[in-house]
Amino acid sequence: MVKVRFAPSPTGYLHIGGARTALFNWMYARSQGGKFVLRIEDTDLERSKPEYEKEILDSMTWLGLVWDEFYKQSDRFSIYKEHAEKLVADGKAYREGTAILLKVEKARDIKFDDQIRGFIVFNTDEIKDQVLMKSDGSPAYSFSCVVDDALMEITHVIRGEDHISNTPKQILIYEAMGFKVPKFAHLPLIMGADGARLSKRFGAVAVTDYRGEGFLPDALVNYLMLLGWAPSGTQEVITMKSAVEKFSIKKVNKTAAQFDMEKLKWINAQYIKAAETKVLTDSLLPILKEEGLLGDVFDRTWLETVVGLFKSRMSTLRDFIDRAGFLFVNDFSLSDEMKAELNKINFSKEFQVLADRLSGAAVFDHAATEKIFRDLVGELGIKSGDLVHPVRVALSGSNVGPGLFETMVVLGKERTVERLRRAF
RNA sequence: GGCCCCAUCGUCUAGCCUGGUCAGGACGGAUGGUUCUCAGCCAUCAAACACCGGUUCAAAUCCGGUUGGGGCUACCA
Repeated sequence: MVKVRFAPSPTGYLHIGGARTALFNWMYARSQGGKFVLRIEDTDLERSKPEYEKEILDSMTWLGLVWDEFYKQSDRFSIYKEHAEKLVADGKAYREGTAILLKVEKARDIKFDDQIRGFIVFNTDEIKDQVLMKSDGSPAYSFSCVVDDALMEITHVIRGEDHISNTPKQILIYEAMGFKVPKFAHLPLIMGADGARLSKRFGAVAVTDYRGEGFLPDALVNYLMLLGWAPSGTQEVITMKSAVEKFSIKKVNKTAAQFDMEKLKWINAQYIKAAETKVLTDSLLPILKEEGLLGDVFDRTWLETVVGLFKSRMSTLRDFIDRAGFLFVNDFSLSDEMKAELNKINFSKEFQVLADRLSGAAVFDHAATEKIFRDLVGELGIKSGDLVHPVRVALSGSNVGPGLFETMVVLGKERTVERLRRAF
């Protein structure tokens, strides 16, 4: 039975690269009917923090990467110690002070068949004796990793390319302990737009950053799986179920991929557009409340109409705040830029007439507002567009947005009339 | 420096294993259509096999080298 693991260190937030590694492990496990283990590698007592661990677990859950088994290395120190002692007793390792080091035999080729890259060979002349247990009694990374992978019966170690050179060292440990060596697969790294390594300088690297920006978990996962792998066919927006069916570790490519924010946004927009308005509204609620745009009491039907209006106009949830915000505030005012836009032609008089007529409307729906508007435009002998644009600016504070009459209806008669009267 | 990995449009990639299709798709870009603007939607276009050599009737595809990029080189994980 296939068993894989994702083994993050709680020394920072779960970042995009880690999430992609976790995702590929998860997809491989699911595609093979195997198990997915989450193991927290918190052997560095100095740098490991409980809040980071929580953050990682939350991010994994948010992404939908549920695990079948969970371990923490800090709970297992006695196991590592015991195995290290045994290696000393077997003459495979030796003490140096309070530390324990593995003896590495020279002039030997260590070869392994990487599931993604093919055979890779290292010579042990490049490898010095490996620290197994550090002087402070904690295990070194490679040692705890190997002991756990062996004891947890991990069959496939799928991890980042940055671990390739750790692999021969770890194979040496497997051999010394008489454990079966698992299969290895090294994923290409994810780079920033400048081709350099993804770092805090790049901008958002933590999964939580993307969550906060208003990316949908399914969209982020969909984008991440496209970095280094392509589903057969030309369909890139793909469900997790379908991706798992199509996934093959052998089809993962070897080249590092640059993270492309534009494409992520596009995919996110696809998911937003495809989402049911009801569901999308639910996702928007926390942000709206957090921004103070919505109280505990609100008109759900009205909100859903608004969401429907902006659905095709946003690529992140946060875009909704920027574009539709004018519908949620009453102390509305125009930016200097928009005031200037409005003053290009002075429609002060026309605005008042329009306001008066709209305020006298018996019903305030799309048809009614449009008729009033078009009648006025006809009387004035101008093109409708000439008046549409300034009115949109006056109502929304922006020269772009949904159709004018849709906007009027959701704004409501009162606020529409009021904003028209105060515009100049 | 040493060791290791990698190389197709600006970006993500298909094709490479099992040489022979105008090198396909997507993002982004450009143009046109729809519309009161924007978004969306529809249509069209531009855009790549890093370089050199070898094998072969034939190379993006196989082999070697060069160049370029990346990783590792910790009692950090």
